Amino acid sequence: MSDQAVINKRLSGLDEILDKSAQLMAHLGYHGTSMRDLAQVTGRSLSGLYHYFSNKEELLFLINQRGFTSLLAMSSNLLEQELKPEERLSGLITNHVTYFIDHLSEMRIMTSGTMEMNEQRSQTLWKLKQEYTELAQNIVGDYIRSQTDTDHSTNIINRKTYLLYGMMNWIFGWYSAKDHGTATQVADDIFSTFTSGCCPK
Amino acid sequence: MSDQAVINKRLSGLDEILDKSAQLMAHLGYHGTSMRDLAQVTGRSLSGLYHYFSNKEELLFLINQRGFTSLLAMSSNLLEQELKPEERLSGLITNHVTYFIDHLSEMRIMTSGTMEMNEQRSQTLWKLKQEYTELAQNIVGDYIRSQTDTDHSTNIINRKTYLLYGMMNWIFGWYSAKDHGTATQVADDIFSTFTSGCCPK
DNA sequence: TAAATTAACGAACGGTCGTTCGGATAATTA
DNA sequence: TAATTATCCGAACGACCGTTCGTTAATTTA
Repeated sequence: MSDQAVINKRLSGLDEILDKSAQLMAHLGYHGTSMRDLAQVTGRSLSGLYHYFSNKEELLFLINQRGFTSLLAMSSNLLEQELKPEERLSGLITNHVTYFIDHLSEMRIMTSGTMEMNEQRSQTLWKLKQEYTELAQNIVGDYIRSQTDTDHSTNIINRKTYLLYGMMNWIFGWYSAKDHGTATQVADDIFSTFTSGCCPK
Repeated sequence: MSDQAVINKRLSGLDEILDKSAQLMAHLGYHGTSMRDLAQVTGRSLSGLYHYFSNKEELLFLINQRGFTSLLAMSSNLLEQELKPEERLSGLITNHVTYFIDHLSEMRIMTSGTMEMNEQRSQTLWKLKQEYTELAQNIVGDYIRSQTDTDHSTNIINRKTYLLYGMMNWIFGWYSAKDHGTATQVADDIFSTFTSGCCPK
């Protein structure tokens, strides 16, 4: 077996554990989910889990790191492409909402903070989040400037970005595919509301 | 001592416990906060706490019930007053955001779901939330109809309401008084963004 | 003042927690 | 095939969990 295959195998085993752990933790919370619970849903023994991570806190970290890295990779090229500001904004929202709805459990964990982690892990995740937030702030800032050509303070643009975050990140509080349509429809609605307000033309 | 005074005294003791418990639980999570932790921050003994509630789950329920009842009481008269639709919407947002920022810890708990509670308590809270949500949906629906006079489906209005919820409820993820202004300023920003989009006139 | 109720406490219980350890089995490599 | 490494496990550890018990101090009521 090649080195890459070994890595894939390991990642595949770990990925499966991260997926199933995230699903259960999204329901029961970090402290509410025991290592024994995780052993059961992953079909492994309690002690066998510790082959993949050194403790429960690291598992939580890995779920977060994987998620934010994926999210960031998905949208980081939006700034490089030749796009109009509103196309960039639309792309950001669509990426985020689609990823969110496809990974509801992980996102629930990712949006619940890093209080349980040590300083270093917490900071690593903070940097990932910060990178993503700055990406969003740039895209929102460019869009607003393209529409009004007056200058707005960083604080105001940041606050607007957080409001957009809110509309997108609150999805897990209400979304059901049956009642609220596809990810694309939700993304379009958020884009429309954020850019033009709640009243359709 | 009169009956009412007795009730006040009891509520005052309980209220103090609910406040301090909510603060700690907002940091550590429900399962992450032990009864011994709560005994310490409330300046009481471990067993002494059980005089005010019968178990930890009931404590969580009481924090939620008190919060949602206050929130609902604050805005339930908006429909009765003679107000223009946009004034009602503005009032709802201001009430919600102000309460939110004044009670950040409780709101953090209130927005984290009822997974830890039994069916009956969970349902009691669900009804309170539902009542509040319907209030918001009515106000948002009236506003949208007043601006466009075409008819919109309930689903669309509900989705818009949830987007507004998102902007308001995500506050705990970013708000600091130093960087982001007063509750009123945040409320105005949310109202403006929700009604007219992100680009100031 | 006497009785009754409220508020508070220390100590202990059974149970579950995260983690560790020594060893087994399966897979890969030399 | 032999050596090496990656997976996996049962059993056990000490620590901490929510809760209960019997009792005492403080306050209110009669």
